[in-house]
Amino acid sequence: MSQEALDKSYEPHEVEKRWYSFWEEHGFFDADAKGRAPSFSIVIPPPNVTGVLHMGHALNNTLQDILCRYRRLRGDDVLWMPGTDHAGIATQNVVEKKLAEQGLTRHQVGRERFITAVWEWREKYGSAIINQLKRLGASCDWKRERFTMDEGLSRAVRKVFVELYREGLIYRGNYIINWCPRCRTALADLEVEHEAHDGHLYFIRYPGEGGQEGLVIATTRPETLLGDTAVAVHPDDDRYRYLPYDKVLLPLMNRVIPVIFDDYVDRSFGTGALKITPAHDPNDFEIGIRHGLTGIKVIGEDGIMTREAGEFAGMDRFSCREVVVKRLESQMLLVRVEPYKHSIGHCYRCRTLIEPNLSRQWFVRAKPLAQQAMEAVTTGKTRIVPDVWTKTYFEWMENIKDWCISRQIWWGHQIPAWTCGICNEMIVALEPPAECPSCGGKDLIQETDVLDTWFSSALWPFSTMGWPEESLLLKKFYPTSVLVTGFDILFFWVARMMMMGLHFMKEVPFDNVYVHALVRDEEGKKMSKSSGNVIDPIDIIEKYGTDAFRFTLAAFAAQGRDIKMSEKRVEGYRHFMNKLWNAARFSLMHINEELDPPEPEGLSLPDRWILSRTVQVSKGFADALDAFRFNDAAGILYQFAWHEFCDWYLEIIKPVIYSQAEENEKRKTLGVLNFVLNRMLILLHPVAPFITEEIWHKFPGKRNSIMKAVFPLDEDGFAERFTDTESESQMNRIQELISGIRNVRGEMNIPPGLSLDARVMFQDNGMRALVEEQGEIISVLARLKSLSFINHQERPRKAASAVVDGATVYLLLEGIIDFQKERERLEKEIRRIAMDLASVSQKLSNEDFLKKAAPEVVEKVKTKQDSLLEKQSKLTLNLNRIREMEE
RNA sequence: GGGCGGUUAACUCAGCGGGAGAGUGCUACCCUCACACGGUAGAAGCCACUGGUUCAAAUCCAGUACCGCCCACCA
Repeated sequence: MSQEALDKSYEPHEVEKRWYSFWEEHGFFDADAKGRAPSFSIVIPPPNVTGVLHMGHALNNTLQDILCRYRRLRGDDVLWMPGTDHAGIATQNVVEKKLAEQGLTRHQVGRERFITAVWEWREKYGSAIINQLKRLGASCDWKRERFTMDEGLSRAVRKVFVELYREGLIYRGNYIINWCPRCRTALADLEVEHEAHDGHLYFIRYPGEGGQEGLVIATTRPETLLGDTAVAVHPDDDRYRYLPYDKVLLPLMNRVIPVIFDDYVDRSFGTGALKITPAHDPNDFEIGIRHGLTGIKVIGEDGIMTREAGEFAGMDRFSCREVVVKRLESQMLLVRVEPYKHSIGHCYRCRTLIEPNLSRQWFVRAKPLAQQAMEAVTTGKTRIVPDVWTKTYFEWMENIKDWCISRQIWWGHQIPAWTCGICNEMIVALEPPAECPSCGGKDLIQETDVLDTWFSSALWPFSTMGWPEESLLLKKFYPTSVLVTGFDILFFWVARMMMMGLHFMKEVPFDNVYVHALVRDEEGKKMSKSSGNVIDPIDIIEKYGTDAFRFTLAAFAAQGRDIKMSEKRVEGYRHFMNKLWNAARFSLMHINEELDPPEPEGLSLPDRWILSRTVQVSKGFADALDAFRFNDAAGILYQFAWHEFCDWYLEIIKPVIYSQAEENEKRKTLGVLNFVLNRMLILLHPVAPFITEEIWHKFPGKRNSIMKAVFPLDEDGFAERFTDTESESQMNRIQELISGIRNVRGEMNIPPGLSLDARVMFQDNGMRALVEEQGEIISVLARLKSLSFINHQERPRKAASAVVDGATVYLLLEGIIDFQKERERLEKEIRRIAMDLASVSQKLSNEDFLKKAAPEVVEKVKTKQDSLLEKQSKLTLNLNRIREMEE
């Protein structure tokens, strides 16, 4: 009569594999650019091609997938645009390492062959992270997958570059930039990570030009003195205002350099005298410009001292420092050395110490672009959630500096600029020019630098949709609905997408930016390979299943707080999945044919109640997701599915199902069970896509994927027809009564197998009618063998009692009652009530409270006082009777 | 140096002006015909500290302490 039974516990692996390919094959992830439904779109933060799925990805993509699946169920045309990032430096490093294994450097291989090698590498390994995303259940439109280096995106990059150049928003110039001597490339300020470091402050004497005592400067980087071209002091500093000389002798180099006056100098730091090295310090560079000083590059691009460093040429920058210090010491020019804590910059890719260096680079003029990007947030065109990040966003935008976009690496978008070998004319163009427009020369040499990876990422929301073509996709899906990202790339990426999107599309790239937390380890530390605390998401998936993992991530994604990940938590949610599975298993033991949806009329109280709760939960879940409160959304479902549906509803209907109840009644209840369980599956599907799909198909009748189901709130008349607040409050009273009896049983240690006789005394007729009507349910759930009604005079003597709102229940315990235990139980309860009563009464005796508090609050407190007083008197009465019995 | 966040039950965290909550763990009793990855019940908290605003503060304000993060060119 029934179909094959479900296994006793849920086994995720086979299920996940099967349904993922089913969805993909049936095109359920495909976006419909021609659809007429409202659009919902997200562009994925493109993971690096070199990437391996980590917890951050898992969280980020789970949240996106929840939103996409949810919006599909709501009937939207959804586009989730996937892709990967070419990750210039990171990828180049990986391939270089591979070459190194063969004893080769990229320079030996040559640019062209090296790039081919990178492409080959990408072909082979680049899809690893995509496959991992699929295991997470990510419902991206894979057919549209893009890569920041693919042809279309590269064209978009060139177009943006050319246009910005023509508008004067891109320029080239000699500036001091952050140089990574290992990657041998310039880095943007953002790509430098500052770290506290225990260093030294060296005090060094620069003698006067004429052999005078001279002055003492303080520096943390003595080796840079080789490139000094001045010493600066504050113009108002009395120590130096009236020096008898205006030049000093640069130690070790025997170069005469001027003493200059500049406001920048902080008189209170060190000696108030500052050495100026325009080629190796950003501040000195600025001062150098103000005073017309030249810069002398003494540290080379490989971190080795240059010829300009004289006898120190060829030394490594670190050993040079030691030698310089020793030499100064021997010449009695090192006055003293103090320990000094300061922060120094490291390359964010390879951790190498950054060397500020003078060089010729390309820059984006950021200020004008930032202006619009700020306005868009001010006016609310783009909303940042949670709001705390808005301030951070503004602060950064206000202090934005020009963005260094050129990198001296090979893997990336080569800058579309050519220089004429004959007349030196520079040509910036979309395609390689055939000849120099100025002199007609054919000897054109392309700029060797490539663009910062973030330059192409900045175009991602529109370049992936076909820009600069006016594609259908852009029309339908731009601006995107929401960008889901971690705060660590707020500036790197989000801010720059805002700037580029507004400039080129004249429209913000996203309506909302949802900034989620970082995933940390159990102790709250950042997960990193070096600390060995990395939890691999794939391991978690293998062990507990994807749905359990996703549920954990969602449940912990509270706004504004980091997530501490531990297996323990995932285990808890695996139990939840198993609970769901078994709820379905139970239901399917009884549902073995297709059932019509229920009609609200003529249903039992529990049926009306669970339907009404389903409506409330659907609303609550939708509201939570609409506000990006993922943890609330997950929590609502967890609470409902486990503690209302399983704990109460399934238990309540068991008597109906198992008893010889009328076939018609049974059928009605099964109809409700079927209906509610299926609605619940739909609600759960965005968070737990696999198990819900699997269960969905176990139901009788041929059905389409759960992905094609209708979200309960969008179903015809669902909310209106099944909302029944009366049934909810009635069920609450029944539940309270049952819990009251169970409490007595538990506290008195009455074995579950023992059925009791109950006598109930009522406060009001409504409650009496209700209990009479639901007598069977109460009897089963509270394990009663009889339930009857009594009045005051009939109160039993050898009984334990439970006082609930509107009724007192006496449980006959002839022979087994432990009077002392019952007395203690009642006393405890009375104590508790007395405490509540004290706080309530205090409020009500306060005139200010009565005068100033909101009337509804006062009313509420009064009602509460009444009910507490009543309960107290009843309990006291019962207590006195027990005391009598005890004697 | 500037900015931000955290401090609530043993643990992990919700709640953010009017009854201290959840999950895990713990205790007791149950292998009851969906589930022991389970059921029922229970114990457990001066909501970091100090002061202020308010009829009312875990919740708002100020300060203190201790953690954590971000930004920054004091050599």
